Formats: sequence, C-alpha cells, structure tokens
Amino acid sequence: MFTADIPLKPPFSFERLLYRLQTHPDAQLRIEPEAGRMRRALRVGNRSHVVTFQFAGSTEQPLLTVSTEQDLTPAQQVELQKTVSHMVSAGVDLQPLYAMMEHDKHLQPLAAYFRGLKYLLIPDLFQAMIVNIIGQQLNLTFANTLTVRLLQFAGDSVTDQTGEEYLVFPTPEAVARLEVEQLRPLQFSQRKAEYIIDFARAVTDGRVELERLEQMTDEEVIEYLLPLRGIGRWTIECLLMFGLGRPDLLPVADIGLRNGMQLVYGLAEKPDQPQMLRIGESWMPWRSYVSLYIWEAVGAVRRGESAFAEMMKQKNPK
DNA sequence: GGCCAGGCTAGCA
DNA sequence: TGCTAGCATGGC
Repeated sequence: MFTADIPLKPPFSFERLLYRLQTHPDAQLRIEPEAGRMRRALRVGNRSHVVTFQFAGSTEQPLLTVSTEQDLTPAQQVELQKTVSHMVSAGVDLQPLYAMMEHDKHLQPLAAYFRGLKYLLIPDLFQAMIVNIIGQQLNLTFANTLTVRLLQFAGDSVTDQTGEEYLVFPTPEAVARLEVEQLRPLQFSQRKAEYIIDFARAVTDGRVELERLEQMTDEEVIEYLLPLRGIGRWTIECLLMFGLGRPDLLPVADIGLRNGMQLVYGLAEKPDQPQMLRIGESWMPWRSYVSLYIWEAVGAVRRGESAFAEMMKQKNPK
C-alpha cells in the first residue's frame, strides 16, 4: 500500500471535471462521484497498478490523495506522484486565465460557471495520439466505442483486490503487431486502421521518439509529426493539449470549437479559420484553456443546463 | 432519410 | 499551390 497527497493549485473543481467526464467517457476510468473518487490503471515502473484518486475539500481548497494497493519503491513513488500531478494539471495556476477572461464579456460567464475546471491529461503519449487519430471526423460517442474495442482487442487489464478489472491501453508493440484486417471488423475504416498501425510501427522501429516531444516547442512537435501519414495539424494540436498539457493551442480545424465560438460570441455564422485565429489572439497564452471552456459551454447547452443558459443571457443580452 | 461528427489524404487543376 | 471528393459509420 502506498498513499500520498498531491498538492493542487486552487481553484480546482472535481465536480466540473466529473461533468466533463460524463460527456467524455473514458473506459479506463472508474468514477464514483458521490465518494469523490476515481480509479484507473497506471503504468508505474514496468507494470500496471490500479491507482485511486481521492478528492476532498473544495474548489478553493482542493485536496487530492493518491493510493495504490501494492507497495512501491521510492523511485516508483516519485514517478507515480509526478504522473498524477501531470494528469490533473496540478501545478497550473488558473488565476491569470480568469484575469484575462474577465476582460472579455463573452468569456466572463464561462469563467464563472466552469471555475476550477482543468484538463485531465492522458498520461501516455502513444495512447493520446491513437485516441486522437480515432477521433478524427467522428462524433465523440462513436470514437469512444472504437477506442473501447481497441482496448479490449489489443490491450491488457489488471484486477484489483476486490476483483474489479481495469483496462490497460495496448502498447505500441501490441498495436504494431496488428494487421488492418483485424481492425476492420471492429468498424475501423480502412484508412483509420492503417494510420493507427503505421503510427505504432513508427514508434516501435524508432522513426518516432515520443520521449523527445517533452523537450520540444509546440511548433517543433508539429513539424516533427506532420510528415506521418494520417496525422494532420489538428491531431498534433490535440496531442499537445490532451497529452502534453500545453496551454496555448487553438485547433481552428476543430468543428466543435468552431460551433462553440459561434455560440459563445453570438456570431450569425460559423467563424472561418482566420476569424477564429483573430478572436483567439486575445486569449494568448491560454488558448488551450479557453478552447476547453468553450467545448464545455457547448456541452452544457447540449445537456440543457439552464443555469448556464441563464448566465449567458445575463452577460450577453440580445 | 439526410446532414453532421472535436479531419486527412490523394488526385486533380 | 490550392481546392475538393471520398472516406466510413454512428447519432440525431
């Protein structure tokens, strides 16, 4: 058994994170909202452990404790704490973001309503990339279905002491061994299957070194990965946002963000890419986070959250 | 039934 | 260099 407190820079809202996870289901995550808890298998050292994230306190005074059933070596303890801190964006200080959003009347209601929402990052860059490739041009529900099928088909699992099974994302080696014909029955398109397997092979044969990405700037990462077939700018921007936690990406090709900007800024028509870049200029250096809040605004409207609709109406009377 | 999904490639001017 | 049809299938 290992337990540690993870320092969180407030504000941090576990409640807002849960709302987001409702519309972005993660087959690897088991969430117990009432208990303020979630569990997931994480690779520590060379094996996967079931890790418990226990949240407590409040948005302004958040507490997070992580624990594992098994003992960990001191080196593994450090590794786990680092991974978890990164995953929950623990060190990100949102105050400058809110100070900036305060100057934009269209963003004010978002800052108020989603206060404390941060990214829950995907700790494994290989997984982050595969998930983004799967998500290209598909609705989120179906994209998640495909991800679950890949997990079950090629992935692994670990079982905790209570007998609960936790899915582990397949390694690059496991995906590299697959053939396109094996993914087609899972309802992957021919191309998507090719892209995914090709990327896994690029990782296993060393053409792509994911460990190097951490040290690169956003633009360097984009230049590095763009030549790979099936991987466009949007996919890499999402890798930077959801995998590496970079704070200043604006994926202008993203249809959801496009719809969201129209909604939040009350535009008569969907903005084109130059217009999106223009509006997004004032969000720097927080464009990833404003994008997140705009995606969530779309989600809140879709879920019919009347409190959010009211807040939007008050701030932006027609 | 038709249009849209948190895109990308290949092929053609 | 720039444009766009085609992809592949679910969701609403």
